[in-house]
This record gives sequence, C-alpha cells and structure tokens, in this order.
Amino acid sequence: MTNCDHTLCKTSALKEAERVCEQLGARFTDQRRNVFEILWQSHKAMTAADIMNEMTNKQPPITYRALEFLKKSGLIHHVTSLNAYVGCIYAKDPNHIGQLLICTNCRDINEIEPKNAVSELIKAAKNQDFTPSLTHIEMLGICKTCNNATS
Amino acid sequence: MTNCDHTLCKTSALKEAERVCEQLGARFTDQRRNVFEILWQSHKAMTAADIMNEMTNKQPPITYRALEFLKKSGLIHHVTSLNAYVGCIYAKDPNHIGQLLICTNCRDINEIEPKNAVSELIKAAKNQDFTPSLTHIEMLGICKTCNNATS
DNA sequence: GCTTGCCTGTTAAAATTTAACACTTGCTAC
DNA sequence: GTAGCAAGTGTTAAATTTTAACAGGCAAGC
Ligand SMILES: [Zn+2]
Ligand SMILES: [Zn+2]
Ligand SMILES: [Zn+2]
Ligand SMILES: [Zn+2]
Repeated sequence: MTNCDHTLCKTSALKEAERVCEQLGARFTDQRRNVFEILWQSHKAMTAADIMNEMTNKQPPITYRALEFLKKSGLIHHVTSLNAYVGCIYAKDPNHIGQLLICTNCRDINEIEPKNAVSELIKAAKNQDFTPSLTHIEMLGICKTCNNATS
Repeated sequence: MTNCDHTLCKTSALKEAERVCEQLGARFTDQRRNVFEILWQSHKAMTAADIMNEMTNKQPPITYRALEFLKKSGLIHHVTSLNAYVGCIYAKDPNHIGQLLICTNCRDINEIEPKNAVSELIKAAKNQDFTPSLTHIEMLGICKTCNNATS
C-alpha cells in the first residue's frame, strides 16, 4: 500500500470503523480510536508494544483490550507471523479472508484479494471434511519499494 | 492426520530428520531428538511450554534452541496462529509451503498440499512485484473427527 | 433517579522468550 | 595425538509479552 492517497485512505477507514461499531451496538471509544488511529498512520505492522508506546494511556490492559475489540470487530488484522497488527482495508466485508503480503524489510503490508487462492483452499478443506472458521494467509518477503531500493 | 499408521509415520519422520541433519552437516543431538520425538507423539499442535514439560532437560533455552533449529531445518512448522509447533510431514521437500488445517477443538493438524492455492498466491504476489520468501497458510476450524463426535 | 451493561483505570502477576557467558564435545589440521 | 575451532550445551537471570482481578465511571433505558 505504498501507492495510496493515505490521508483519504485513513479518513475512510475511520468512517468505516464508526459505521461498524454503530452496527455492532458497540462504542468507538477514545481508547479504541487511539489505537485505531495509531495503526492507521501507515500500512506497516506494529506490535502491541509499538502501539502502546504511542498511546495517551500507556497501560498494557488498555492497549490489549482495544486491540482485542478491533480484531473481533474485523477492523484490524492480527499478523500472526510477526505477532503484530495492521489496519484492515476490507473491513466493509466482514467475511473476507485477509491475505497479507508482508515486507520483512520495511514491515509494510499489502492486503490483497485473490479469491482464487481462497476458493482452492476451501475446496481442499472440504475434501478433508474440515469446517474452516478462521483463515490466515501471510506471505513474508520483500516489497516492490524495497526491491527497487536495493537494486 | 487421524488416519495414519502413526508408528510408521513417526519412524519415517525420524529417519528423514537424520537424513536432513546429515545433509546440512548438523547433528541430530539428544536435545533435538528429544523435542522432535515429543512433537511426533501425535499430529497435535504443542506450545513451547507443552514440549518443555515433557523434556528430559526442562530449561527454556534448551527447548527454544532445539525448536529454532528444527524449524530452520524444515523439520517442524511453527503454527503461528496458535503460537505452537507441529512436525512437518513433507520434510523431504525443503521448498514446500505448509498448508495447515488446524482443529481448534482437538488441536490436531492436517497438513495438506493443494499446489493450486499456492500457485494462485504466488501469481498474485508477482502482480504486486512482491518477492515472497516464507508463506504461512493456516485454516482454523473443526476437523472431521470432532465434527462427527458433536453431531 | 436508579439499574444495568459496557468500558476504563490500576495493581500485579503469569507466561513467554531472550541475553549472556562459561563450559563441553566432536572434528580437523598440523 | 594434540591444538585449535566450530557447534552445541548448561545455567543464571532478565526482558518481553500477555492476562487476572477488581474497583470505579459512564451512557442508555426504565
Ligand atoms: Zn482484511
Ligand atoms: Zn518494503
Ligand atoms: Zn510441512
Ligand atoms: Zn479435531
């Protein structure tokens, strides 16, 4: 997501977050907004500690509770291979499966949407009589920008 | 992997581990073997603590070092969404991408091999000029056995 | 105004992972 | 065979990450 109009990107994410909370009958409180805005400063993965350091109220439970809420609400993704977090750009679609291209050099994350890969996986799961509930797809590697920089 | 002849399964995994170490010019030491055999008692995900509890030498660094080695050597997978580990059944192929069906009820893991899903992902990555190095594909859900049990 | 449920603030503690460093072991070169 | 080296271990402790527990506050509905 290096080529986004990020001001716009962030604004619309905030709008979407408010809408989702409204719909869930939950509140988009100061703490939750604080975490959300910090994450949306960029598309880079941030650990809980990274986020906590930038928060107004820096106490661990505050941070973890907000992260937990945002994750459950589908507003952010937990990047399991880095144990970090990133804002979700498909929050509109609560059933989408996050497919993350994660740059190990700059930690920038590009969330893509190839339905094909997912449908192949679901097909394979069905073959094994496996009923999926939550899927993580994460590719670690080097992004376009970092690739160009080193060459 | 509920339908495997597990004695056989485990024996051949051990053979393979010895071969891989040989080839890497590394040693399959007592500690590494200890961790490996504990993991291969079943196809269930085990946390570092689970494993440590069953080891002869129960000191954290011993456990973590062995896990690190086995992971780097491609003999086990780190199951990032559970922060746990499981033996790899495709260790012969050092370049394969682990695709794990993880039962959240019994923690049993079925490693599958649909090349289609992977090739779709790689295609998508290429479209973004992203150079992948390590990919995690993990589906959490309910396995066949557990499904039948509850119905 | 009072209840009820959600959310916060605060203090600790538990769980997980890593650093540092001295020591041992197996191998190779002399 | 023995000196030197790299790989692996043992041990102590600390850093990092995550969670428990509980008291208090705030907003919406009766
Ligand atoms: Zn997403
Ligand atoms: Zn990058
Ligand atoms: Zn594997
Ligand atoms: Zn199961």
